[in-house]
Amino acid sequence: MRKLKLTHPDFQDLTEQKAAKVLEILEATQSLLIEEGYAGLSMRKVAARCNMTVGNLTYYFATKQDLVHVLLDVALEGYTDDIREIMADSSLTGEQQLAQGLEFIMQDLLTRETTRFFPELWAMANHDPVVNGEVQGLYDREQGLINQLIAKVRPDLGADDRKKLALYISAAIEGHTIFIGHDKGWNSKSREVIDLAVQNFLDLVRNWGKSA
Amino acid sequence: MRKLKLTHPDFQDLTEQKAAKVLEILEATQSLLIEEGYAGLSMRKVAARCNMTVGNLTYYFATKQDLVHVLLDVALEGYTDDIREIMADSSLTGEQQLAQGLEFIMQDLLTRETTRFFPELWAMANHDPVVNGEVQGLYDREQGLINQLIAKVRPDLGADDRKKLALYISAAIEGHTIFIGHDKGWNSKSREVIDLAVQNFLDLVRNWGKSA
DNA sequence: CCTACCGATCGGTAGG
DNA sequence: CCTACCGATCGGTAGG
Repeated sequence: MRKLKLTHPDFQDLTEQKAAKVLEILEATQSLLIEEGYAGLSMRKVAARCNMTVGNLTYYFATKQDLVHVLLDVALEGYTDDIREIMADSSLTGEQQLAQGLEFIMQDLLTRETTRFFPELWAMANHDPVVNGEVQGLYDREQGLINQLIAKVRPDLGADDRKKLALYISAAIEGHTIFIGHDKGWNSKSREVIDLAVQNFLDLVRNWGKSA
Repeated sequence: MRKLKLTHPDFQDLTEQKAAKVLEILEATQSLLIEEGYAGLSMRKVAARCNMTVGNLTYYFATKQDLVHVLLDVALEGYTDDIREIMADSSLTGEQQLAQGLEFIMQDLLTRETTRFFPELWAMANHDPVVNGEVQGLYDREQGLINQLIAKVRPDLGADDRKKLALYISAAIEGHTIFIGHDKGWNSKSREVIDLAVQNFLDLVRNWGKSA
């Protein structure tokens, strides 16, 4: 996961001071979410981490929900930007771009931040429609990128086939978070499993719809 | 997910009345976890659902942590029992057993209960070592079953290869929870995606380590 | 941006 | 001494 950046138009009107404070609050919120989970997240803990009073924090973010929604908006937008950069290396073939992009996503889920942040999002999405929409938006963008690269490797495939393949690959990758992620039991095998997974994804894309 | 059953030896000494009460408490806890998530789970809500006082609830389970740990112990043990039954149909070939077992696990994650319960577990596992151990135990058992069926289809493979394949398949399956699960955006495509996934798993197991 | 609060609810325990 | 509970309340914290 990259550092948070306030690129969204909503934040362009803020004074520099206020934008810095907003960023500090969002970073504190994200690290609390990573360390203690949503169940352990409170306005008071965020305020304390920023050396603020609760009253002051609510001046920036009226409710706990607002704070979380804005954090996800900022964090998840940046997340696909990273993938987009990796996948856009024009010195590589389409197949290499696909392999490198999928490898990047899998490497990222080994980090402590991602291993802890994303399961929290998945759980929150089941109980908060706004979070659900933000998470779904993230994966729509991720699958859109994978879809484009599949089209380069397999220009013969229709849109439906590409969408299905991108969905499968995206789901298969994300599932590894809970197995080979940071502090997980199978983390020591991450190198081998990532190789197996990426190889499998490439074979699948290359051979989909062709008779063996 | 199956209904909860108190088969564990710890519960064999209880009177019938007390065992029924324990089961009622565990069921209430599970449905609250599914409906509101761990952040919305409280001893008071569990007690209210069982028409009990909080004082009485703590007679059965001293702390909220105890309650959650016992619930997971009971629920997750039953979960692999179901998979074991499906995979043990002796009228089928090894390949058919594998296909049917994987299909069963994927169909199960379309249900509201599983779609909501498991992401909650994954998030809790990141913040509670006991939960982490229980979740890891579940997937060890699941991958053990998949491993056995891989061995039937590919008796030539070594233990390491089988383990790696079982881990990949298990991770790829679980990842679909957040995409094609109940109330998720891609749920309408679940039939096609499950077919693609199971087909991919079978191809992978059949062809692993063989030159194309 | 702070002080001083609110209604309610939290997990857990008291004596009987 | 054990079981299965009760009404009431503990010290603190929740979002606002």
